[in-house]
Amino acid sequence: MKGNLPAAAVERLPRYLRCLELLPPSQVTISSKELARLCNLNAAGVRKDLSYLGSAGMRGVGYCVKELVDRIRRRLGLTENRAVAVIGVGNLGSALANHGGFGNRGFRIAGLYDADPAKIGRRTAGITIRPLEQLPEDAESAGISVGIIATPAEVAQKVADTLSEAGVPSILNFAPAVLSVPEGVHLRQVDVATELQILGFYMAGR
Amino acid sequence: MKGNLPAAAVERLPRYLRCLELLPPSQVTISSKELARLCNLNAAGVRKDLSYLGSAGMRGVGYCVKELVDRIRRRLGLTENRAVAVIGVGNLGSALANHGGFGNRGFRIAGLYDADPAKIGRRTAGITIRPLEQLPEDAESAGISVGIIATPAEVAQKVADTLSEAGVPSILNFAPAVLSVPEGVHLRQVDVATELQILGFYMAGR
DNA sequence: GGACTTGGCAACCAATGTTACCCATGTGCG
DNA sequence: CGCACATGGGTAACATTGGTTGCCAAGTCC
Repeated sequence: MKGNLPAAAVERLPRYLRCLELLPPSQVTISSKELARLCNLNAAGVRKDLSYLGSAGMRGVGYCVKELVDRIRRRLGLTENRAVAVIGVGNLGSALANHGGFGNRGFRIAGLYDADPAKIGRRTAGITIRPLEQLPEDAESAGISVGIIATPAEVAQKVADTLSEAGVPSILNFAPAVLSVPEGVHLRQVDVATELQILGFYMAGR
Repeated sequence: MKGNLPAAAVERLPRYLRCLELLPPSQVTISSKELARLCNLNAAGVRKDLSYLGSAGMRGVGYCVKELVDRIRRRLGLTENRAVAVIGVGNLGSALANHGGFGNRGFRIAGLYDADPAKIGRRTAGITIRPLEQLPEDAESAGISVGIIATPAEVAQKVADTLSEAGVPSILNFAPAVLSVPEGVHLRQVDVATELQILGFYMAGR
């Protein structure tokens, strides 16, 4: 039960969490069927996923919303308020810094970094932009646990190397480049062009 | 060969394309092994994916880079220069509008839309922001084929409905919300918070 | 107390990634 | 010039993973 949950299930947990948090406070329980409807998923699949978290459901009633939210949060490690560093403060980096949707979701932006000397010292979203060279030092002292790469593609691999060497265990890459990271570092890719191209395929003729 | 390729393979095509485009022009052929290395994938898997496009490889030599790029582009429909509309011109919407990486990849931003009257008429990235109400009309006249939702979560579903009713066949949603779209409309989700949470899971203890 | 709702579990099925093998093409050596 | 070996794409079989369906027991509501 509390064993390892498959990757596919992990990717659905944030979705459950999001839907649950939108429920009115008056709703204390929710059935798998209803949760499935909200998430556009299969009810049985929802039960299977949730069973990985340890049985939290009450038969004939449903799941206790509060309990469920708490379990998912803990399982995702959202109770730890992790420190995030954003590298590259261009349009996208600024948008991320101002995004705001981090704080109440277990993440806080702990540092902004850029290679452009003209940007160093400027403040964005209340955080002073620091030189890229400072990153390894800060990563240790501030306990950075996620690095978000929002640089041009050309330097993305180099930044990823820097982050990995600095001991940052997770990287979220927005640059349109395929990166390699050492074993043990978790990498996820977010790429607008890729998504558009995938959509393009399904539109093409078919 | 030219049959339907599985969804998992479709999602890898943009990656192949990206790696191939980075090759020096002097390289006329590439082996599946080398391409696999560049993409961080399995060589046999690469061959399998590429075989779906129709056999383009020459035994003992490899694949003709130019030919391969051309086939992937055509398969992804990148030859059609599709019109994209961005809805919501906040930090993220602006970043997307200024992104630039669309034009040479088969997509062009054909319109920016916002609900805020204060933003209407302003120009961003050379495009005048228009009122949201104009969208259905424009969608038809300009042949919008992708709508990018960059609004707050609260209105995302409403925008998605508007897009669907206007006949826009594909939606790329950046808003942190779970959306429902009618049958036949393709929806893809890009969500920073979700990605961070997934990373969070893999960091937690394990 | 009975019918109905609902979570848990197990078996089944589909999809995907991996491995192994085969044969065509080049290349180098005699 | 031709033969043998190495390279590398294509295909089929296999294994694993994930999703779906069906059944059962536990609990609620009337």
